[in-house]
Amino acid sequence: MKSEPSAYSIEDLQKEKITIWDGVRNYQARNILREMKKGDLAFFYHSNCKPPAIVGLMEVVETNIVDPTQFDRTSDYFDVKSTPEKPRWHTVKVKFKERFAQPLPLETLKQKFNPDDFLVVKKGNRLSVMPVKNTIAQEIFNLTRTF
DNA sequence: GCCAACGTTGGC
DNA sequence: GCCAACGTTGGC
Repeated sequence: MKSEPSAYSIEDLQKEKITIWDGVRNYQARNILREMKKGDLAFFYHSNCKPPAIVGLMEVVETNIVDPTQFDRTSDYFDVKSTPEKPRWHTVKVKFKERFAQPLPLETLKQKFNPDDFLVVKKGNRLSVMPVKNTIAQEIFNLTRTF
């Protein structure tokens, strides 16, 4: 799950402990959020920064949450076409698990993984939420340990 | 349903 | 700041 650290960082989550992952306004990403199960683990990825990197780990603690920002006129994520009866945007609540002592930069991920196996390293992929294969996740854990 | 124009993301 | 690669919008 990506976030620009200037907007919301792993440090913010570490302080806050739990947050609603709001503001996702892309249908494909939303669909992935909708499929998430309680107890699922998720990597926190810092995007649009130097260097872009996987910086930590989170756990999904609540699913199928109606993103409240879609009804908030003062929010950047306000959606005029969304109604409480028919909300367009759902998301999850995540809990801080771990902040990696050594973040895994995108450059390293590109060296280690094939774009066909891991969407993060695929050129042009702008999805802010994407699935990670179990085998890839395991290798990422190994990398954070050996770094 | 097509597609041009426009907006956004995000690495570099 | 640039720009490739998307996604979305809206006229037709």
